[in-house]
Amino acid sequence: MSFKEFSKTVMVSMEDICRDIFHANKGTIKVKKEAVGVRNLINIYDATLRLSNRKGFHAMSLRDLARESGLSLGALYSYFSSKDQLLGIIQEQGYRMTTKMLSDEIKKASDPAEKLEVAVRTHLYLSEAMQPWFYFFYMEARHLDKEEQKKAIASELYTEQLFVSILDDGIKQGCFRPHDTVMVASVIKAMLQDWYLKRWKYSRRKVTVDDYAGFVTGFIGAYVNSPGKAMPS
Amino acid sequence: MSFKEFSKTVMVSMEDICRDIFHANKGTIKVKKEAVGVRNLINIYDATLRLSNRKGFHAMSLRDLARESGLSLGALYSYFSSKDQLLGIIQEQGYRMTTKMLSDEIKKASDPAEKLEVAVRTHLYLSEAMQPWFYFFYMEARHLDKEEQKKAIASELYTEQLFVSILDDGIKQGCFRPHDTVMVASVIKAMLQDWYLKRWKYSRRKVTVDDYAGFVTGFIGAYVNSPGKAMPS
DNA sequence: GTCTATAGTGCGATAGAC
DNA sequence: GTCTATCGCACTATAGAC
Repeated sequence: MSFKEFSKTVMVSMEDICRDIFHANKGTIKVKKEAVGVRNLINIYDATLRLSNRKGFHAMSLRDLARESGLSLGALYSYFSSKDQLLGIIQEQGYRMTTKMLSDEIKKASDPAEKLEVAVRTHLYLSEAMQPWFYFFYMEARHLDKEEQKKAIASELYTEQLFVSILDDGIKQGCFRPHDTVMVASVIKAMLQDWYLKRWKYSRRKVTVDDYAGFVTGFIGAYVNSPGKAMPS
Repeated sequence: MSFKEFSKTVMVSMEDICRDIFHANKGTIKVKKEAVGVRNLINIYDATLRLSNRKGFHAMSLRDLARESGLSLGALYSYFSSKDQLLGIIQEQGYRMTTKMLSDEIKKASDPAEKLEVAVRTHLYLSEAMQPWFYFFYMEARHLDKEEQKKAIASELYTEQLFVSILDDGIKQGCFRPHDTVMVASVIKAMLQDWYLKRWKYSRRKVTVDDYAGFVTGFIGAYVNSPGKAMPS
C-alpha cells in the first residue's frame, strides 16, 4: 500500500476527530449544537497546532489563539475550561486515535515480516497525514501535568511493544534471526519519529514518505532478517 | 574506548565550558572577576538546564531561575541582557563545543569502518556526558530567533555531513557496499538523538551508553558492511 | 557585585451585555 | 453562542541602595 492509497481508505478527517472530541467532552464544552461546536473546534485545534508548533504551546497566548481561530477570548472558554485543559484534550484524543488505528492495521497482516512492514508504513503514513498532531504530541508532552504525562509515556511504550511483539513472533517462527527485540524496537521508533520531527529536512530533500518507508524497512530488514545470517565484519 | 575512558580523557567540565562563555561574552557580562563570574555562570546555566528541561525554557520564569541559582533577580542581569539572550548563549556555545569535539575525535581514526564507529561512540559519549545540554539544544531550538535558528539547522546538517563523508569514503574504498549515504546518515542521527531524548527509557531498562553504542554500531553495520552482501528476503 | 523594590506590560480567566 | 471590558496577577526588566 502506498501513502496515496492509505489516505483514501484510512484517512481520518479533521472533522471526524473534532466530532469525537466534541462528544467525549460534553461536560466542559458549553456549546450544545454539534454543527457549531465541531466547526469551531476545528478552528481552535487547527490554530492551536499551528501556533504551538511554531513557537511552543506555552508561548502561545490565548489572545494569539483568539486571533488565529477567529473567535473572541470569551468564546474560547466555551470550548475548554483552562489553557492546560486544552493541551490535555488534544494530547489524549491523539493517543486514543493513533494507537487504535495502528493496532487495527497490524491485525490485517499475517506473517511477522509483513506485519513489521505494515506497522512501519502505517506509523509513517499516519504521522504524515497528521504531522502537526504528532509533532505536538512529542514536543508538548512535558508540559502536561503528572497524571497525563503517565498516559504519554504509556502511549510511547505501547507503540514500542507492538514492534517487540512482532519481532518476538518472527524469531519464534524462524523468519527473523535471534536479536535483542527491545533494542531494535527502540531504534525503529526513533527512526519513525524522525520522520515527523524533521519534516523540514526531508521536504527539502524531496524524500517522500514512501521513499522513507521503503528505506527504513530495508534498513531494519538487513539486521533482523535471517537468510544471510552473516554478521558484519 | 569505553565511556569510562572517554570521560577521563575528553571530558569537558562544566567549569571549562563556563570559562569559555565568560570570555566569549565579556561584552554583556558585567562582572569582571573571572573567579566570581565563572562560579555564577555555572550556577546559572546549571539551573537553567535543570528548570528548562523539566518544563520548558519559556515556562521557566526568571524568579524560578533566581531561586534555583541562588542569585537575586537583579544579579542575574549582570550575566545576560535578556532572557532570550540567555537562551542564545547556551545554544551557540553548545554547537561550537560539540561540533569541534566530534571532528577532532574522528580525525584520529584511519579507515572508514573505524571512523564510523568512533563517530557513533563519540557522539553518544558526548551526549551522555552532557545530556542536559543536548536535550536543551533539541527541545529549545524553535524558541531561538530566526538568525540563531539558522545556526541550529547548520549544526544538525554539519553533524550529519560528517557521517555522509565517512560513508561515501567507505564505499569508495570498498569496505561498505553502495547505498544511499544521506538516508543512512539521517537515521544514524535519529538513533543517536534518541539516546539523549529518551534517557528515562534507557535508564529504566538499565541500558548503558556502551550497550547502546555497541548495538547501534552493529545495527548500522548490518546494512552498510559489504562482506555478507546478501539482501533481506 | 549583589541586593530589594518597583515600573510597566501582557497574561489567564471571568462577568455581563447582546 | 459570542462579544467587549476588565480584574487580579505574574512576568521581564530596571533603578538605586549598600
